[in-house]
Amino acid sequence: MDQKKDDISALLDFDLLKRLVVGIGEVSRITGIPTRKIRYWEEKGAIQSENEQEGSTRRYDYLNVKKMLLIQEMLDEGFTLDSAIEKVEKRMVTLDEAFKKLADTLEDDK
DNA sequence: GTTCTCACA
DNA sequence: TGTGAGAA
Repeated sequence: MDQKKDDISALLDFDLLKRLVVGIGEVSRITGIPTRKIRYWEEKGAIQSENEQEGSTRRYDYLNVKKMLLIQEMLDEGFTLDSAIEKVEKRMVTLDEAFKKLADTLEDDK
């Protein structure tokens, strides 16, 4: 009976995932991308760190980590950094819109 | 450990 | 496009 409601809750839990953040060191260790390059990409607008008020250490959520891996692959395939950023950005928008529609669908027949 | 900037390839 | 090095 509350199954659909649970499904919606599962979708909304993405907000929790978005808050799963790690420092630049961890990202570097996990992805194999040098910290220097991560900052460089951020400077070029590929990713946006969530600087919490205290301290100045960058923090990246899993979406940004995903972006980095995606961009890294595209660069290996011969894309320029700018085109890679552009394509990744579109993918994020497309995915976001799709999930919103999916959530709306579940809301409608609740 | 993290940050930044300047310079260099 | 990406790195090295120094300094904070």
